[in-house]
Order: sequence, then structure tokens, then C-alpha cells
Amino acid sequence: MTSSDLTWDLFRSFLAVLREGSLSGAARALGMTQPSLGRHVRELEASLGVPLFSRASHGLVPTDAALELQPHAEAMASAAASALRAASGAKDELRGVVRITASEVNGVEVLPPILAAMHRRSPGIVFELSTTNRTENLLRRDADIAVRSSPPDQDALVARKVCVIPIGLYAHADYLAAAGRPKTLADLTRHTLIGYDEETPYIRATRPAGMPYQREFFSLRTDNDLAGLAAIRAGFGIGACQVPLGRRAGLVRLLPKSVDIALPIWVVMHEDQRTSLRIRTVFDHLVEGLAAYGGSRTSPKLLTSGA
Amino acid sequence: MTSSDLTWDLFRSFLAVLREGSLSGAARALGMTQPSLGRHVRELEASLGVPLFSRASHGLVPTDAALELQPHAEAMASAAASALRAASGAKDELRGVVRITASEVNGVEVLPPILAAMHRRSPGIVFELSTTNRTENLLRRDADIAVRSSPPDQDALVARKVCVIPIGLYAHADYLAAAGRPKTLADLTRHTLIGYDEETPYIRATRPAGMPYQREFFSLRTDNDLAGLAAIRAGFGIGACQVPLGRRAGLVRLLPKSVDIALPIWVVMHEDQRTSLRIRTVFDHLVEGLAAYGGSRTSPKLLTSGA
DNA sequence: TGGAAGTCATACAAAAATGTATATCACACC
DNA sequence: GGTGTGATATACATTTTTGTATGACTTCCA
Repeated sequence: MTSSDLTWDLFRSFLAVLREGSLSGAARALGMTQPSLGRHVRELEASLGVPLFSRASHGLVPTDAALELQPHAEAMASAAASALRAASGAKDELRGVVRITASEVNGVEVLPPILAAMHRRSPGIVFELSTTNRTENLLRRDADIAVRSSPPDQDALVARKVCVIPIGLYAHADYLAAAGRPKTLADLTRHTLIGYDEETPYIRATRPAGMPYQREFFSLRTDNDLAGLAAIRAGFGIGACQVPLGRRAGLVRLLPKSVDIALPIWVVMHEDQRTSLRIRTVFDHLVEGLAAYGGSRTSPKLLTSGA
Repeated sequence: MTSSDLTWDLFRSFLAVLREGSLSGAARALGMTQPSLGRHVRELEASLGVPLFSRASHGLVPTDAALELQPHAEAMASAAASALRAASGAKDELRGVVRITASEVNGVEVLPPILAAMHRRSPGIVFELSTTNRTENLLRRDADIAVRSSPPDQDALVARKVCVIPIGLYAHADYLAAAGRPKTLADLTRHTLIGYDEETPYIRATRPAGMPYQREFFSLRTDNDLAGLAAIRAGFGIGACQVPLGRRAGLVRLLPKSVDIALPIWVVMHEDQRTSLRIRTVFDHLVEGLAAYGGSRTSPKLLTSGA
């Protein structure tokens, strides 16, 4: 029933060696010594009957078998980290670590005030904020809660669509004073545009009718939304950003009737975490805070009311 | 970056104690001794700062904190088991363990001949077949490949809809000789019916128009499809089963034009496993075998052709 | 009520894992 | 071309972990 008599620590050492590329590096990362790591790797290889690394003088080069093993070891590591977070808070207390993942814009521009308010109310909660634009794997427990713009499509996840953030075209008043103000979508061709670098399916799906602009039209192409926003603020040209952000930054909205994109916001958590008071609380705070930010009129569905 | 200096084995011991309910039992399961397990638990409690069990003379009773920790430890265990399977086959060889999960009917009636053919072709592959009607968690790597009747809804999974198995009403010839043969759906009210016990969303969705029969009409109610099939074979009455199975069992199909339900079959695997030759091979064999079983006319999409 | 069988906890010896020190080798750089 | 840096592998002492043996306790059942 239980897995073989393999020690789980062998996988831990294996993963460290794989990540660091050398026994010495792994030893440093784990606070152990190089001979121990060497023995662990050898023992794992003997147990599995598969060579995992080819020894080189400048480090250990993983074999194909090692690379095949890697995702499983990573899954173990994520679960272990998740367990530590789970244990960081006593069951009935509002304290402990909660790891949140969100896109860069949301992590930098939207979440901080919400987290600040939450922390004032519950100072025992420690936040880990991982900002990345690729969808992080709640599957593997790399985070406790995710703020996403796509529905999760997962049986084992609890998700709430909290709001739909409108996206609008914005520019700085200085830019408009110098370059004039576009009256129609067609006018945009005569303007300096800020846009994406690589076209994603989402962009393809939400490009508004009558706005065929591809990346060739952009004078500044970036997939870093923060850089794009900063460029708008700096008066570089015209670009798209979340309406609340544009408003907050004192930017001028352009063609509000022609450009009407919406970015749904989902808050997602693992079903397992439902029983954790602190994670449920953060989940609910996020739902409320984001709903308020997005200007939702309907009262958000919370976990606490649902259960 | 790395998780704290916690030994992963502590979680392994913790999980064993949780599953077995006592230090002694966990020691037996892990091939270790009771004092060692006791020390591990104490060490984990000290490291986490949370009591995990209340000691009783008849065993250890988990605290709420322990129950909250459990799913994460289970995730670690599944990942470890999955790693072992991954390592059981050399990368470029057709050998090693593949764990398949399927529903009971499919696991008992449909898969065995397919697996047998596969094993004749690739005798190095060892199969683990887990039959359960609840959806097993590929998320947590409880299995390598799943045969399901619902689309997976998972970003991290690779899925193929291989066929749509028709479901029909069947009865044994002996039963029909004694009770007569229904000519219309309405006739069914005068017959002995075999049906489900609990109504699932799938049943609600696929109930054919003009067939309002609820469980009250059934003389034998079971959610065990195998038992239902056996009852039909035994001449108990009229029930639904997969058309290929009914045909293979020599049963008589009833009202084929009025009853036209279809059960889609999906084969699903983890994206990570894509690089594993043996899993990809089993995946493709399953796709082919099930497509042939379901009588699909279009050639199935295989991984090997796709990649 | 008494005994059998199960549990956890503790003391001590044995085994196993770890760390220290050192030798050897490859690579980059002056 | 020599030298410094950083890598792995090995020998040996030390520390840590594990196992054994035993005691105290509870539960169950005759």
C-alpha cells in the first residue's frame, strides 16, 4: 500500500542537486555537506536502478531519467511547503502564512492596498505574494490562493468570479496636449501606441471590433503590463490599462464607447484548504476587496456565507 | 527558497501514524519501530509548534491541525509513488509500471482485453488498475492515466475523447419469454426495471425524452453498474448497459430507437508524463483500443502522431 | 474480577548517517 | 603556462538515529 521503503529525503536531496546543478551547491542550499548529498544520490540511483546523473568535474549532469523524475519531486516539494504553511497557523486562529499568486499588475497595483487593509484587521497573517504572469500551479500547491483572469477549470478548486474589470484606452494629458485627442478608432493610426509584444489567445479574443491593430502599429511593444502602464503615465503615448488604475493615476480615458474590453477576475483556492480559517478569511477578504476595486454592484459570494 | 530544514521523512511518518491510527501500526506499515515513529511525531510537533495528536492508550487521536495537514502529506505520498513508477521504466524502453484508473464497468468489462493485447505486445509493462467510480485525482498523481466519461477540465492534463459508447436497454431472452417484450416506452411501466440508486447530474442530463422514470419505478436499485449488468444477465428484468457489453453478453436490445444515450470516453494523462515513452505508449494503446471498442469510425488522435 | 492483548513511554546498546579533512581533477583567467 | 577556484571522491571520527528490552497503562472479554 505505502510506497516502497524509499526515504522521502532522497527525493529532497535529488531535487536540490537537480536545481543547483552540483552536490556542493545542493549541500549549501540544504545546509548539509557535499559527501552526504553524494551518498544520497548514489543511494537513490541504487534503489531505483537508474543512473540519475553523469558525474562531471564541474557538476552533475542530469540524465533523461532524472529529468523525467523531476516534476514528481517538485510536486513533493510543493506539497511539503504547503504543509508548512498549513501548520503555520493554528486551526482556530487568524495567524500563519498565506501564499498568494497574481499577475504582475494585480500584484503590484491592485493587491497591496487590499492586503494592507487585511493586515490591519488581522495582523497575525503573513502574506507571501508571488507575482507572475504565467498561471501558477495551484494543482501543485505552489500557492494557497490565486487571483486570475481566467476561470480555473478544476474540480478540486474553489473559485469565485468576483468582478469584471473594465479595460480602457488611456493617455497622459501632456501627450494629448502635444499630439491631439483621437475622436475615432481610425484616428489611432496617427498616434503613438503602446501595446503587447506577443499575441496571446486572450488578446486575440478580446480585440474590439473595428480595432484591427496588430503589434506592427505599436511604437512600444511590451508584455510587461507594468512597463506599459508606466509608459502611459510618462506620456509616451496611448495604451490600454484597467479603468480603475487609469482613473487613479489621473490619466485621460479615450474613446470609452468604442473600446469596451472586460477582464474577469477570479479568486481561486484549493478545496482542501476550505477548513483552514486563515485561508478562508484571506479568500473572503480578497473577494470583497477585489469586488470593491472592480466596482461590482452585486454583493460577492463568500465562503463563510456559503458554508 | 527551499522549504525549511524539515526532513520530508517526518511527513512520511506522520502520514503513516495518521492512516494507521497508532505508532505501533505505523511502525508495522513502514517497517520501522514504534519508538522511532514516536520520536518522529514529537519532532514534527516541535518543529511546527503545533500538537498533532492527543496520546491515548489505545492509539493516537489526531488534532484538528493534523487533519488540516493530512491532504498535503497525502499529496507528498502520491507524488513519491508517482516518482517511483516513473523510475520503474528506463526512458527509452517499453517497461515499467503504469497505473490506470477507470470506472468499475470499464475496469472489469472493457479494459482487460485491451490491456491483455497491450501486454502481449509489450510484456515489459506492468499495469496497476485502480477501479473506482469516483473520479480519482490525477492532480495528485494517484494514477498515471485515467479513463473517464467526463472531460477533464484541467490545464495540466492531456486528454483525448476517444469514442462515444452507446447505452441501450437490454434484457435476457428468458425474461422476455416470460414477461413479454415492450413495444413502447410506456410499456416499460408494466416491466421489472433495473436502475440507479442515487440520481447523479449525469443521469439527470441524459434521461431520454419521454422516459420520466425515476428510481421509484425500479425493482432493483443499485449504483454498482456491475451488479446491474449481472442482474440483467440473470434475467431479473430490463436495464441499461453499454451496447457493446449487451451485445457481447448475448442480451436482447429493446426499443433501440427510443433510447439513445451516449457515454463519452476520455483518456487522460498528466502533461508531465508526455516525455515518458511507456506512458505515452499505454495512452495511445488505450485510445486505439477504446476507439475500436466504442466503434468509432474516425481514426483516433494519438500522442505520437501529434507530437 | 482477572487475564490477555493492545497501546505509549523510557533507558540503553547498536547501527547508520553525518561531518571533517584531504586528495584529485577540470576549467577559467591572468 | 601557472595559479586559483570549484567540483567530486574517499577515509575516518563523531554525532545522530534507530532498534531492543522493559515497564506502566487501558481496553476488552471471559
